Amino acid sequence: MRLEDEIQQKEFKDAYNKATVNLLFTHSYIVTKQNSFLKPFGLSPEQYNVLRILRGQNGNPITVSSIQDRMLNKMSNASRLVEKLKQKGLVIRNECPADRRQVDIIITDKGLDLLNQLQQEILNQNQNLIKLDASEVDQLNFLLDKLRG
Amino acid sequence: MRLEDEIQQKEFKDAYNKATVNLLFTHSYIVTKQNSFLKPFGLSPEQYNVLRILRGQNGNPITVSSIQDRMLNKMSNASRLVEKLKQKGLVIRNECPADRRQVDIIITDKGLDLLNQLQQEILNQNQNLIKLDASEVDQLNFLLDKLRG
DNA sequence: TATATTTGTATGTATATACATTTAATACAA
DNA sequence: TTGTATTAAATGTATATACATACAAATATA
Repeated sequence: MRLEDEIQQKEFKDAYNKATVNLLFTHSYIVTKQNSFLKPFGLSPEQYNVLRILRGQNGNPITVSSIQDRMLNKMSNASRLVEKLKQKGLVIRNECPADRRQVDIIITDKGLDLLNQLQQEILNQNQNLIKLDASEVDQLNFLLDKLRG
Repeated sequence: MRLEDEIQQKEFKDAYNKATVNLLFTHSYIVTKQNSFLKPFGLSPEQYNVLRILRGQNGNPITVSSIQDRMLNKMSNASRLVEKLKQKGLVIRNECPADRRQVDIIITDKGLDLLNQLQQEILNQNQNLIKLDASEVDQLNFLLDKLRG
């Protein structure tokens, strides 16, 4: 559905202006669905993302600042997100002996189990959410990668 | 720059999975820039968006729930955003005589002045932000509109 | 008309974002 | 070695998101 109709705006000043609004609106569309999917599992989209980063480590610890670097939202707050995950028993936190300022984070078996439980459903959901055919999705990824320069 | 390199992720399960992450990441890229642009003017991106909706009314009042419908983020809270704008003198709120549950919102001259002041800069900024040529932007808008179904 | 339901807005609470500040540990230069 | 700067993480505060609930006004219906 055309963005103009969805938000009842007659027209945009130019295509670049529409594109920024379109990205914001489409983001909201995605996150709203993700949110309602993850809610029964007690996870927010950001907490889910941090868990995925930790799983990608294959058992190796990763510091809080490295998590921050890999997060989708650079301005977010890895420290507090990790704290939430720790309270749920999904990660453990160890002081790093080599540098006592740093804190090593590892995903627990409980965290891995939860991710495995979600995995296939998430993949299915992404495909249902994005109503594009295979070549269009590739095109979208190409454009988004290029857009950011 | 490829998303995989930006967030240091080796690969995605499939292109649909990458696309959802890509949309989230690109959204953060856009909003971060928007935010730093609007901050000197004392506006958040959402407050700016509500002001634009009000300007689009050309002087006609609009209710809080109509603002909500047109907002980019449907789960946001128009009531509180309007309250913030009112505190800054950018909008006024009138009880609707025909239906005393409703509240009519109108942008003030001060609000219009602020928008005019921002207008050209925002358009320039959008074009700089989105590093695509004219036909690519059209393509992106087409894909985003189609994506949501 | 009386009662129930719906609607429009406001408010409460938890989480997240954005950014400044604090604190402790480490690195490095004088 | 001492003092200064830098770094990692945590914390404080304001705003926004997500969703539940409250409350008054309007509407439906018995």
